[in-house]
Amino acid sequence: MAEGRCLEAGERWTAPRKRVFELLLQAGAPVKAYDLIADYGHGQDRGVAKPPTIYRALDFLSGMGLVHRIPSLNAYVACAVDEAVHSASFLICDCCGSAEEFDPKVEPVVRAQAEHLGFRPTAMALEVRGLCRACA
Amino acid sequence: MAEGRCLEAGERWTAPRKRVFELLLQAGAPVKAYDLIADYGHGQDRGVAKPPTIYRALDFLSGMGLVHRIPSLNAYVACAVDEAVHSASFLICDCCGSAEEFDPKVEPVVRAQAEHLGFRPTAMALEVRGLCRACA
DNA sequence: GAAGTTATGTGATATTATAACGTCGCGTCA
DNA sequence: TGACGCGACGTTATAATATCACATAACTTC
Ligand SMILES: [Zn+2]
Ligand SMILES: [Zn+2]
Ligand SMILES: [Zn+2]
Ligand SMILES: [Zn+2]
Repeated sequence: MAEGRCLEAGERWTAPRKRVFELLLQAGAPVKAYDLIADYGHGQDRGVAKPPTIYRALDFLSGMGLVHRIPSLNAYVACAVDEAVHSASFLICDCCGSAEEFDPKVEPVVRAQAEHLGFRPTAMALEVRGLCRACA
Repeated sequence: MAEGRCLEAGERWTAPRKRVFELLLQAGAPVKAYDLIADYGHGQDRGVAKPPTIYRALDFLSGMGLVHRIPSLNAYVACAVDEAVHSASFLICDCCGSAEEFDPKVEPVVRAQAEHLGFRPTAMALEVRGLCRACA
């Protein structure tokens, strides 16, 4: 679980981190930062959140591998797998906006290609655009 | 050449399109939209350009396959190959900011994986982060 | 050259993200 | 316990990126 992984790493599981992660889990889809800001205080006695609060939480969660940023959407999504921090790949539906995390199993090949070109890879991100099963 | 490809397609090779493409070619590296805006008028008698001018040119050039957007950098780069519109992959150096277009040769595999999951792909983008040969 | 279409110019505004700085909470150690 | 140090948070402001809306200009076709 997220909190455990966080505490094991000696990091604090604070209210904003918890709340942002919770919102992303509930959404089960990519969410924009300003939607998180808007939804942050809905329900309970939580106060409002301003941009730095959300962006700091997102940075932290990304660093922990609990959340991925999808650059082409300017959106953030809870990680779908229980793994250490990893490079994520997504199938992004242009119709409904869903983003399914999947493993294309090409990392070793790509890494080899890159190194053959004199490049030393540290991470990679693959985004496949198209139509999901439901929208096709 | 870019102009030819454009005219063959029945599109106009206008001043903003030409100038923006020229700037990207000269840079030979990813350039941010607002840097294009700033540089647009440098030299000659060209006037100034405002955001819509640059973004429209970038949209057009992307559509023609002459320019790629690199989402994780919010930057744009002239295409390095003479091919019809295609999905581009980049080796992006975190040190010097260079972005080399390369062909990882994994498109068919990824496409098959995606389709096996019920997804119908239309395009894909791969970004590999790391250190280029010069910076390693 | 008049009409229809496409592209551009311009001002305003929307969206996304970060800077700067003070305060709070928590762990540490005298 | 209480002073300190450090990391996280709250708040205001602003930077950086991108789009809307509408008027004007250029090109195409007839
Ligand atoms: Zn993941
Ligand atoms: Zn869909
Ligand atoms: Zn290309
Ligand atoms: Zn480099």
